[in-house]
Amino acid sequence: MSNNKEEKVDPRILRTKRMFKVALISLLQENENQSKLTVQKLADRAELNRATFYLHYHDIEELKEQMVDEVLDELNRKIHPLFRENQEIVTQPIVSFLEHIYENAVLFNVMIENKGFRKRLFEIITGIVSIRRETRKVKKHTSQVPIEIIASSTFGIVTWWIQKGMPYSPSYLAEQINRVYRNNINDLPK
Amino acid sequence: MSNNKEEKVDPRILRTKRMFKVALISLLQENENQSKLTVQKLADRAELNRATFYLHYHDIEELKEQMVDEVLDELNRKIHPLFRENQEIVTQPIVSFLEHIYENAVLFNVMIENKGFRKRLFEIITGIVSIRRETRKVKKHTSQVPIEIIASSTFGIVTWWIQKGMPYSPSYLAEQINRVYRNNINDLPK
DNA sequence: CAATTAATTAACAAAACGTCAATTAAGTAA
DNA sequence: TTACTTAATTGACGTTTTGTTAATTAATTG
Repeated sequence: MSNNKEEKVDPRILRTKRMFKVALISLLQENENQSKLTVQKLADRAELNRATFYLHYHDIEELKEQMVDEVLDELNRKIHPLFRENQEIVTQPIVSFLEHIYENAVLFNVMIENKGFRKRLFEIITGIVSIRRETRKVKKHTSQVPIEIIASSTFGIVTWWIQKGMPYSPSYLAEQINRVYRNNINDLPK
Repeated sequence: MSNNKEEKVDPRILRTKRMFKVALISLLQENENQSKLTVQKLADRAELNRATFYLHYHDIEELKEQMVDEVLDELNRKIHPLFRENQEIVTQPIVSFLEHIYENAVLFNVMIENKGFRKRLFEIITGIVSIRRETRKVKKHTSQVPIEIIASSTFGIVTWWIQKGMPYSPSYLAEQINRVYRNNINDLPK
């Protein structure tokens, strides 16, 4: 899918794309009225020419899409290995998930406003929740509540946490999330 | 705050504003690329002159803000009376809340993508959740989980439900939401 | 060094913005 | 009905943004 270390990309391209990404985050942080965000402002902030932007992206939407993919691909890369190992410690994937977000607070805080980003983040959370549920199902009971209800409510909590500036530590938040669903599991360890 | 039946508004103004609102909903339903939504397209859809738009709104953002206020003011008007009466039936406010959304499915489905709309909807849900919690607190215990965790997870479920096209009935969804939090209440009636 | 490719510059037409004055149309009150 | 008031339309305006191009300058690589 992506560049796997082989085919070398011109360092000028990498630099330019990095500059535009940083510039976009910078502008989004200033609640820049979203609809008043122009390619010219972006180029100014990136200290690059406006025409250079069009050499790499068709429009700002495309830049955003690429950023969404990069940010969430990296998140996936970090948490996927945790699904195979340590299956007895069911809280580990969600804690690692929250820790990664915590370490990239600014990035996630601006990206969470993006519709496509939220859609993919929801899918990732659904994956974590369903793995956890399966693990527990083997142990004993299955929950009465549909998986989408659990996933969407977890998504709501995580989104709130990101938007509020992450007022709780990842482990504390994971604990709260577990506490909410404790009854439906019937056999939560600890 | 708003026009309380007295000072008459010119019917042409009411018609024009209604036309623009209907046109906006129509365009948003076609997931018109949001950033490619122009005043010209809006005026075309409303079958009104572009200059007429600027007679009533400064930009499209302002039109959206007014719609958010109208839609949620009406929702508030419907559920607020329920807080005082029938305090023993704690599930009534959330059911009425969901029913109102259900009856305005298209409207809420397009509005839920709006940031300001989500922010105000979250506040409304927080109100419902805290009233319910207080009512139950009197009866017996208080929950261990912070109110914002409950509110944000409920918000996540409701948002998912709206975006998915409301696959469950309001009463069934309310039941599921109650089931999720049943453990933390310790004495949920049924 | 020479060849290749990226970034800059300046320019262009097309579209969208925001505003305005003059005109037409619709609502209101005598 | 008529006269008054106000809303909507029309056409126009300069400005900004968009998306693209050709020519030039600058950086990377072998």
